Amino acid sequence: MTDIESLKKLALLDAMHKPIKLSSHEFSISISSSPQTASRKLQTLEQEGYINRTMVSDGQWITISKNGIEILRKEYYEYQDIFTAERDYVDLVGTLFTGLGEGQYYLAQGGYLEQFEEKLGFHPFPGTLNLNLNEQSTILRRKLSEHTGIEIIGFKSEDRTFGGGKCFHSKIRDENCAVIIPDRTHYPPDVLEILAPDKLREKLDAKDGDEIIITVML
Amino acid sequence: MTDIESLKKLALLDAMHKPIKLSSHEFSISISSSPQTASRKLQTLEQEGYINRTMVSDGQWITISKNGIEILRKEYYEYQDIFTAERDYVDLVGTLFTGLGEGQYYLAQGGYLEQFEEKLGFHPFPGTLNLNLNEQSTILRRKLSEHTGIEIIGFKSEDRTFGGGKCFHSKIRDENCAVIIPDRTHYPPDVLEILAPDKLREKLDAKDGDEIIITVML
DNA sequence: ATTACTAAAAGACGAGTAA
DNA sequence: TTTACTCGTCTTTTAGTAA
Repeated sequence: MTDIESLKKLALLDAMHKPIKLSSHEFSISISSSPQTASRKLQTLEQEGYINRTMVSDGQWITISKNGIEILRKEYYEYQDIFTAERDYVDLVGTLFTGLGEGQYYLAQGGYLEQFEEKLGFHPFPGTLNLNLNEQSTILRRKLSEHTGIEIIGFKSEDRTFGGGKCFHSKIRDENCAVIIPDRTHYPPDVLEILAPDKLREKLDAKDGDEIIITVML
Repeated sequence: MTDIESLKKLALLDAMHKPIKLSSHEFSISISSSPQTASRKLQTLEQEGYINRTMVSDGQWITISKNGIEILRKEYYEYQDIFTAERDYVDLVGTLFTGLGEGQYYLAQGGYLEQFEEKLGFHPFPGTLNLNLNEQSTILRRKLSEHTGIEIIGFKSEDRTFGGGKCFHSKIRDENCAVIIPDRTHYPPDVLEILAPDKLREKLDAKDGDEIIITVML
C-alpha cells in the first residue's frame, strides 16, 4: 500500500508545482515521525515512482512525479464523490462545440418529442447544445448515471429502433434547459448534450470554445 | 493515527447518509485485508467515535458519526487546497442579497474612488453587489487572502480613517467586475462584496436570492 | 454464517552507526 | 550537518479458536 499520506504532505508543501528543498529531519516534523522513517518513506516513494529526488549535501530537492499527481488526483476525486453526493445539484463545466447535427435528427422524432414536452415541460428547440466537459466534470457526469433522473423510453419506427435514456432539469445562467444522457451513445463520455426551449446559442450569446457552466438538478 | 482510509471506504459505501449493512468479510474485501483486520478496524473506528455500529446476527449496521464526517471533510479540504492552488482563477458560488448600503458610503469616498479607477481600470457604479457564499465557496474565499491581489491603501479624511484591503479582477457571466476584500470588515466571512462599472443587478437581471457564479482571477 | 479473542508471523519504527 | 544502512523493539496483521 503506497503512503499517500506522505505524498499529500509533499503536495501541500507545493512539490507538485516546483522542486522543494527538504531534509529528512524537516520532513520528519511534518509527518510527525523520526528522521529515519522520513528518509525511508521518501526512498520508498521514489522507488514507487511517485516522486523524483536530487540529493544535495544538506538535503534533497523533491518534486512529485506525474504518477504521483495522478494518484493524488484520484484520491481527490474520491473525496469529491463523497461530498458532492450530498448535494441535489452538480455544476458541470465545459466548452461549447458544434456537433454533427444528429441531435436535430433525433429531436425531430415524434416518439422523443412527445416525451420531452410531457416530462420536461417544454417544447425543445430542434437542435442540441454540445459541451466538451473538462476532466473533473467528466467524472461528475458519470455520477449522473447513478441517479434516476427523468426517464425517456425508447421506441420503434417503421425503419429502426430508437434507444432510451434519461434527462435532468438544468440551468445555464438562469436559462432553463435539460441534459440528456442516452443509454447508448456514439459520443465519448466527456460530451454533454443539452436541450432547451429556445436557441441557447443566441440566448446566451455563446460561440464555439466558450466556457459554459451548467447546473444539473439531480 | 486514525485510519482515515477505512473511514473513506465507508463513506464511499454511502455510510455518511444512511446506515449500511456490512460484515467484516465484506469490508475486508473493500480494504484488501483479512476479516480479522477488518473487524478490528471497525472496532477501533467505533472506539475513536468516528462511526456508530449496531451488531446483528449476520453482520453490522454502520453509520459515520458527526466527528467522522468532520475528519473526512478536513481531508477533502486539504485535497481541494492541493488541486485548486494550481489554477489562476477560482469560481465562487453564492446568492444575491441586499446589504445595508454602506458599500455606497465607502465608494463615495474620493480616497477609494481614485484607487479603483486607477488600479481596476473602471469607475465603479456607486453600490456593491453582495453575495452570500455557500459553504464550499467560503472556504475558497479564505484562500484569496493568501494571494496578493490588487492592493487598496487605507487613508484618513478629516473625520476618520478608512481601512485598506485588496481587490481581484472578476467576471460574472462575461461582465467585468472586481471583488473587494477589506482588511477589516463588519461582514461575516461568507459575504462577498463586488464592484462593477455598471449596475450589475440590471445587467444580469438578478434579484435577491438568485444564485450567482463569479470567476475571481488570482 | 457472524464477531472478537489469543498467539504467532510480518512489518514498521527508531536508536546507533557509517559514509 | 546530511542520507541510509543494520538491528533490536514495538506495532500490526493474520491464522486459529471460541462464542
